[in-house]
Amino acid sequence: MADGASDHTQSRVTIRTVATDAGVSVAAVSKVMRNAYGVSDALRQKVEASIEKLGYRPSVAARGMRGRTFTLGVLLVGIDNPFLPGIYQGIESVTEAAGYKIMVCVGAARAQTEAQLIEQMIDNRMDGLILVASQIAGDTLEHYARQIPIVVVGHHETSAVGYDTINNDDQRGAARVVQAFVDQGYRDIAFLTQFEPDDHPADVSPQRELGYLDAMRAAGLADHIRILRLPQSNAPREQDFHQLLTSPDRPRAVFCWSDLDAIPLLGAAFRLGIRVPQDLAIVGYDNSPVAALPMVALSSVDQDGPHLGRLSAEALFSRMNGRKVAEHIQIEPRLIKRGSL
Amino acid sequence: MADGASDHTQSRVTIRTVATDAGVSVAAVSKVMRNAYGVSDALRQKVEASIEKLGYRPSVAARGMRGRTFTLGVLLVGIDNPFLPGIYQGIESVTEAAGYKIMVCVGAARAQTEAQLIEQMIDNRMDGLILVASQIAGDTLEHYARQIPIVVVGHHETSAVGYDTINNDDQRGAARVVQAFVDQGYRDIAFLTQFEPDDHPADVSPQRELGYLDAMRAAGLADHIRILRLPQSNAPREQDFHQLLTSPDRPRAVFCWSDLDAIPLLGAAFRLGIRVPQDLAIVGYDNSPVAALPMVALSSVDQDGPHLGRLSAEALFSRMNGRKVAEHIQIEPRLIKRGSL
DNA sequence: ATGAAAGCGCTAACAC
DNA sequence: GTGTTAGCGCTTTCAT
Repeated sequence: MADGASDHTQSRVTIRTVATDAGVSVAAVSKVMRNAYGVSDALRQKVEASIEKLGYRPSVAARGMRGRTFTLGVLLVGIDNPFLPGIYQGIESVTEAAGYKIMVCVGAARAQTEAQLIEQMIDNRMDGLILVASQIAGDTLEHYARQIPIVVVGHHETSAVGYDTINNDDQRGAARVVQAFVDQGYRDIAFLTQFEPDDHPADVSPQRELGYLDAMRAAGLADHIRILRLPQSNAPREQDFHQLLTSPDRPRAVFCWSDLDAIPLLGAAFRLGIRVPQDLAIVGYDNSPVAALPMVALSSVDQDGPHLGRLSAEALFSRMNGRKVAEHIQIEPRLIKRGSL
Repeated sequence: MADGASDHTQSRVTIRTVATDAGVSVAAVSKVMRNAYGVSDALRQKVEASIEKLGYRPSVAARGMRGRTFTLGVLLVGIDNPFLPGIYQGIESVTEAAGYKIMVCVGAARAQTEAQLIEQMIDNRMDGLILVASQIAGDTLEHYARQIPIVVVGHHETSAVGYDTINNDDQRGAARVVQAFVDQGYRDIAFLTQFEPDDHPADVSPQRELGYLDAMRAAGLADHIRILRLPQSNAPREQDFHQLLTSPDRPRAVFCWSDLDAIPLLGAAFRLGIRVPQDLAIVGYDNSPVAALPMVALSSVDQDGPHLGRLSAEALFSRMNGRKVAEHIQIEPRLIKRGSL
């Protein structure tokens, strides 16, 4: 497949073309472009005029072979996760101001695929990487972090030494939810997830689970602890929810690890005529736009994605600037109360 | 900002390392990697063993300087558009099978930003580009198409000669909606959009507008034609919707150019206690996952994103293989009826 | 069938 | 302050 036989032979304007046109050396052009030290105004003007005239753009690929590409790589877990747009926007706001470009790779929440994508970004000579909600194990990340500056968002590897982590405090967020339930008089509060804490202890869901467990115990509700663990899947799980909601020991309140499951659960309840919150209270996590729709009105924990994004981009820059000691930042989540609780 | 002072000096395994290890020439390794003609089995085995042993990965950047990068660029309008995940998945399913990688750039639905991103992908030496719902004008695209193979999805430049376009038949989709309304006895059917057909005639919304107009006329409802044109914006427009819904001449039925506006409109109606469809019927476009939620139940036109994605990737490959004549494919949209109509 | 060598477009030492 | 030049890691003739 794909022999590349096409003739996209429009001869490219290179640094040499510019140098010739401006009547200067290649090095001079390079220096002007990088704002390097030691260029006279006269020379700079000539070069800039030629660049403008010829519509010259440096080849990122060629740049990557010697110096920097001024391009950052962002790895996203998937493309349809409500958690991502805010983060991306936050990242972009600071990278754009710094004159850096972003290239995105879309993972599939599978560690091996994600590792390949990281390698791909390294092979593309990105200057640094931001991994959002990656599932890759900590030691694998340490390995890559020796090759390229890395910041991780949405993954709690707090003992990481080679890269930074930026998170909302998922345990605290979970505790807030439990507290809110308790304040309303609920006792029969279940936690719904699709992750095994033993498999990926650093993932957000196990962290929220931990926060849930602690908060339940602290509230004297240890006897009411109940984890609903669904099989991990991206497919719609109407079956699972239907079964859960029609079971005789249906919980009175459910805290879902993410809106990703909370919203379909709410849908299933709606379909079954189960009133929310009179018959069943539900709280999610991520405060996705759908949660705010009046006919959904799902209470949910807000992570402030744009803030996380900005922090991670800033951390990456400071790391690229030479910081060696790892930073592990947590910000405060906020529970947004709506009709479902 | 960012001096790159860090010492990510882990000396990379290059093609030379492999050649030395395997006791062969650099050229030999290169040939093995590209499955080029003229390598003995013995040599191939030695090289492959060394590659495996050393964990060698070719540098995409370096490759890009002479040959191909085996990387395709995908430009997405935004990151929170329900239209995109399906398309992306479709693209990926065929590119992955062909051994190509994908890098994504996220635009902001502004022509200039998008042009910059296209240039960035060219500068990164992608082998080909798929532009999804880009707003760039046709002649600008022709310009870029001379530099790199391009396929456009979600933009109707049917007279384009240098690149391909893949779309669902937006006019037909709109006609289907009008027909469905008429079949139910509606006559007072408005079209809601936020685009000026004169500005971007090739965009999907003006196409849907056209389909709406034709279908209304064909149904003898020319007198009932009514275009609700909102100011273009990504911000939530509760104000606009509130005003529209409380106005004395509120339409009886609204066909929204996209679920992006249909869903918030539905939300505003819900908040105002306007019953759907008894007081107001609504149909959207794109059949986003939210539309399928039982408490939303928005009727919407489905484009079959995965199919569009597959077609566009296939078109790109065939173009990369040397096809010169442009292809303009349209597939049939399908109206999914739910409670809102 | 295999290897030597000439670039690809740039950056960064170093010389002038 | 400006130019020369040696690579960066590959691909690709062209000898052998």
